[in-house]
Amino acid sequence: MNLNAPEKLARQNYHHGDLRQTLLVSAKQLIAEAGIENLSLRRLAERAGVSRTAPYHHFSDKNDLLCAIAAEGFRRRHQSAMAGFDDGNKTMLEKFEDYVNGYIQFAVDSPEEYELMFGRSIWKQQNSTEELRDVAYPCFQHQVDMVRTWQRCGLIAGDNPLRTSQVIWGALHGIAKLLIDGIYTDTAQIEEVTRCAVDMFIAKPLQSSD
Amino acid sequence: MNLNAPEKLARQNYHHGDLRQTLLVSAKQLIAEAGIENLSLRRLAERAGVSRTAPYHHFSDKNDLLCAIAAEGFRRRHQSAMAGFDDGNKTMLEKFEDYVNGYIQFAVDSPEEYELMFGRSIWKQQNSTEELRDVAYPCFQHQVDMVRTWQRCGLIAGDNPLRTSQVIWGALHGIAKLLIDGIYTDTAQIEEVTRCAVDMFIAKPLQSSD
DNA sequence: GGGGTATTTTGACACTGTCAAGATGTATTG
DNA sequence: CAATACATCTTGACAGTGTCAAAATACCCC
Repeated sequence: MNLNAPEKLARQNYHHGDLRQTLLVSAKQLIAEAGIENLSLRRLAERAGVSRTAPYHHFSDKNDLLCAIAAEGFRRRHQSAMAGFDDGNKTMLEKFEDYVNGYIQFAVDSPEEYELMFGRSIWKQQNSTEELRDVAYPCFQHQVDMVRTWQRCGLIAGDNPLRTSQVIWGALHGIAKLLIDGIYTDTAQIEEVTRCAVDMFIAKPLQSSD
Repeated sequence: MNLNAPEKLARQNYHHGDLRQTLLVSAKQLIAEAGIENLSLRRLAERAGVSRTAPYHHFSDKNDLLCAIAAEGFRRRHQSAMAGFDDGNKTMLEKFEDYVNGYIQFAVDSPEEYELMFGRSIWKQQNSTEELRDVAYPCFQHQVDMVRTWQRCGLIAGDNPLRTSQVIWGALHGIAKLLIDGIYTDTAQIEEVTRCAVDMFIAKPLQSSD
């Protein structure tokens, strides 16, 4: 069998060849297709061409695998949010608008991944991995930092960045969840809702009675 | 056996005696104790003293049972929200504050019931029963009606009750979910968050630069 | 009392996550 | 190069789960 393959391909280390990565990719795919609650480790293993218990040598748990996927999502999300905020060509208002739109858009585009990252399956009880927390908390904190900036420049009212960002994040999270869980049924009007949210949160210029 | 019982007790109709109601009560109890995802029909049947498949003659599905419980919750919630809003002794601001506080308090007091009523397990896909929708939609609609009133009397800005109530409900829903899912960890400061939310949503009196 | 129906049970099937033990391949060391 | 250590994978098993089919039971009405 060992005809003239250079080294059995670079990414094939052991028996299967970086099974861990394959599992992560397949899992994300399966979740996107059928939802978190329909992900089974057995079907995942089958799709990867290994036996039912093979994944347990790369993830201690089903929960462990889910946390790893979520952590990946947080890294992507955090980077994207930072890039959007550090763009020097945008006004503060534009940054805020982009943040709101980007947040909702991310949830709508990847509903299952969003549900995984911010849903109860991971966070309730003590299910969150240390690795996950190490990636997620800075992502949460960044939201507070942005709100602080927006408050200091007068775009958003109030002087308590933590509380204010909890409310704003809550609003975005709630709208996202009501959308992707199917309670807000007409997804066609997402734009209108986000615009309304932006309007309600930015500080109104005082005394303009027309 | 038929000593002097009047009619075998009023609520004992058939073999078990209103098994349906017993199942609903036990299920709510089990859910409150261990969460929705830990409710199993088999343990539920066992606790009721019947065999595994007995519940299937009263609920077509596990989903059907969950919807019935949620519907009950919506009836209670709707009634309570209406009573709070129709209280003539309260100002509009007080009504709004009470609505916000009541909403969050309900979620914190009965996190599992809240998750069931507003969570994905029921609403995603086509899982919601017709009975559930018939009870839930008026409850949603009532929120829009309240917001319309608050906008007309100037308490809340804007003139689009639907969009505005979507944002406000979104905020409450998001805060509630972040709390009960364990992302907002310090539940001690719930009051501060809700007060901050109220402050952000009520229309500011223009021109008060002190 | 007898027939029809509502209710419950037993048995079974296809799933699930996860553990224990053994087999197999890879790496490292003597 | 050989042997040992280790990572990896597999087979077998256990206790769960939701749900269907068919048989058994209890109740109600005629």
